[in-house]
Amino acid sequence: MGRPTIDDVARAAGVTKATVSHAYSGKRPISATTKARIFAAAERLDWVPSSRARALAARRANAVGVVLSRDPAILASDAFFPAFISGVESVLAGHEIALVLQMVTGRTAEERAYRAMASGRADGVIVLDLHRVDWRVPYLRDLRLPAVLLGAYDAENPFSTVRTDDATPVRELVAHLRALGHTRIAHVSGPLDYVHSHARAAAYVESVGGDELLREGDFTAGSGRALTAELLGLPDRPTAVLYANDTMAIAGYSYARSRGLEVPADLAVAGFDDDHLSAHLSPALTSVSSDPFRRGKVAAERLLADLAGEPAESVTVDCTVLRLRASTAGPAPEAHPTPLEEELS
Amino acid sequence: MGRPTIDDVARAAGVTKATVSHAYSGKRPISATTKARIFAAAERLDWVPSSRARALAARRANAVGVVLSRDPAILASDAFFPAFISGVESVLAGHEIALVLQMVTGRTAEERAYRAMASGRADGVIVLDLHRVDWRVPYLRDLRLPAVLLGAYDAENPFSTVRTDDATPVRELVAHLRALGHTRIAHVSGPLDYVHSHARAAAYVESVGGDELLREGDFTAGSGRALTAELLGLPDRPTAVLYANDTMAIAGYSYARSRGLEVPADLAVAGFDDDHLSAHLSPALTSVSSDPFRRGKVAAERLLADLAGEPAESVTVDCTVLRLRASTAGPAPEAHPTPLEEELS
DNA sequence: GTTCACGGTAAAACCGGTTTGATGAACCGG
DNA sequence: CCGGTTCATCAAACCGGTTTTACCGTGAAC
Repeated sequence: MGRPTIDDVARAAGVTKATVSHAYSGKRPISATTKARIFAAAERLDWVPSSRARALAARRANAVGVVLSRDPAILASDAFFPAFISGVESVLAGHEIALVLQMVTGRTAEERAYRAMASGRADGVIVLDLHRVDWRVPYLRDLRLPAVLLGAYDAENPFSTVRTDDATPVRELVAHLRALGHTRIAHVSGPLDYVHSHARAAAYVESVGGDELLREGDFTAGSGRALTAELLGLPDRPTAVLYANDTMAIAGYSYARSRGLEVPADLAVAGFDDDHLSAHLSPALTSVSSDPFRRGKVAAERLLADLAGEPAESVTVDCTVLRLRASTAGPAPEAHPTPLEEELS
Repeated sequence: MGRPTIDDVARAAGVTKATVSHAYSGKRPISATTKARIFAAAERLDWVPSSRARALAARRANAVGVVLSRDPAILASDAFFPAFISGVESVLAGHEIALVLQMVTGRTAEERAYRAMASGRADGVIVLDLHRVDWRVPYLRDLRLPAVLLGAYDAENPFSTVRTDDATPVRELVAHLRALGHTRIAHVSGPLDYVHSHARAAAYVESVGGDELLREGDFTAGSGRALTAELLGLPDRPTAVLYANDTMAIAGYSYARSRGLEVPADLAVAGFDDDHLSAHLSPALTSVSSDPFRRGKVAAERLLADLAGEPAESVTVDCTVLRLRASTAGPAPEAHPTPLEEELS
């Protein structure tokens, strides 16, 4: 009737199910002839062991989880996520481990999702979009759910972390713009309670020596546009803007253009994360590629190591590459042109 | 020590575990007072039922699967997937159902992945990137694994399908270009053994009345570029090109520009799938938005309906919207300019 | 005043594997 | 030739729930 079970195989091979189990797991020696009989029977019956039963008995799901609390709309326009997941899967695939994904909105739903993971859906999780003070860290500790954190988490915690140096590329970008003659360099950041946004913003502030031209965005095109408008409306407007992602950068430079500014002649623009289309825009967008695929790989490897019993460890992935393109080419504008002729828009 | 089990709760409430189970499932009436005692005990012990045990006993994983056989590199530069998954999750989240993702390369790995799903990881799967003759359809039938197919599958099959009308937007695009005066309209398709690529290409061939200017690409920027080069090298080159996705379209129009052509003045360009950056390119790219979020939603709802025992059904999602933008604006070029001055590149 | 239906709970079987303890046969040194 | 290993296998317990069966007490029906 239904799918064959281990008992069917055992019966067909003339042994008990314990022997079948051992033949596959190798945890007890089984004679070659018996093994052959068992494998033949399994083959003939087309037996696939029930992953449900296996998970219960072995107390392990053979799956790792990712809980995403992003707004679906933002996720859909994000270059990071699919590449990151690809990297994770590239590691898991070789171990017959599956990826369990849950997308939630709201703290309650997120807690529920993590409890579900801890209740046996997954053996461990990868935590993205870490906040500077993140409730999930103590929460996961209390759940005793193995986890790998993506991004530096300073406070005491028992988890492995996968860090990336976000500061260096920002410093390099600022240096690059300075070399071109820019003195008024602005930054439109992501939400500053994210560790990565904060790290980038901090490196920016340190590089330019102040936060006068720092504006906090939220990674959406809308905020990129609005904050660009605000910056360009300043009496002494910036001649260059660094955005925390490409979506905001593109929204920003579209807006600047709509007000009659040329990129990069009147305004230099740089993004972050190097969306796959950014190189094809015109002018092509300077950005920082951060190899999310590789970070996904490293995070998955680290989690598997944790699950194998190795002690937690913090690894740093050196994966950011500055992609200098046309949007920051050429010398800085001479002086700051008179405030925009807004009536011309 | 470990997490509390249903037995611990039962003991604390002074009942048997069967009663606890029934109190939650409601499959047997339990008096209000007993229920209250059970819930209080569960709360106090912080009991979360083991999803592993539940899956085994109830013969259902409370999860649905998606197996992706795309090359990770392609996936990472694809606008469709994250939005589609968001749509799927938006439905699953409300039912406490998880999404199990497996990315594989190669038929063997893909079969293994589906067998894993069938062995209890998932209660059903959503099948993407359907081929015109797809081995997965009979394979899944043999596995008796509930599935929803995304895209029209003509051959006899027992599954629900979620269709989209790909032909109409193509016809509209061709009509639009014709109205602008274009007579030489080319199409760079996706692999023609995919049902959706084929449907688009077929609609194109029907509209323009021939396949002289049809070229088969593979959705990558590289193929977009190469096939554009080929088309522009023709003695009587096209004045407009329809691409099967935005990535190829952008690669194509970058290439055309590098050869000194203006878009849209010398070459009109249209994409497909409406990447979130396409509207921000300059000129903005005409494309066909196909609302992958909504298709994900519908596919998930359909699968849940199948799992609930409803008979398989084929639903059509009407979700394509033509986004006419600058890349196809203006009249067609007068005549076909002399073959490109290749020496100028 | 028995009979019957039914609400409420206990007891036990079951889901399909893994793991552990026991057993018998072969092997081995003294 | 005997006690002690080692090897191969069986039998049973176990993982933590769900589901089925059985049983008891009570109020309604006859």
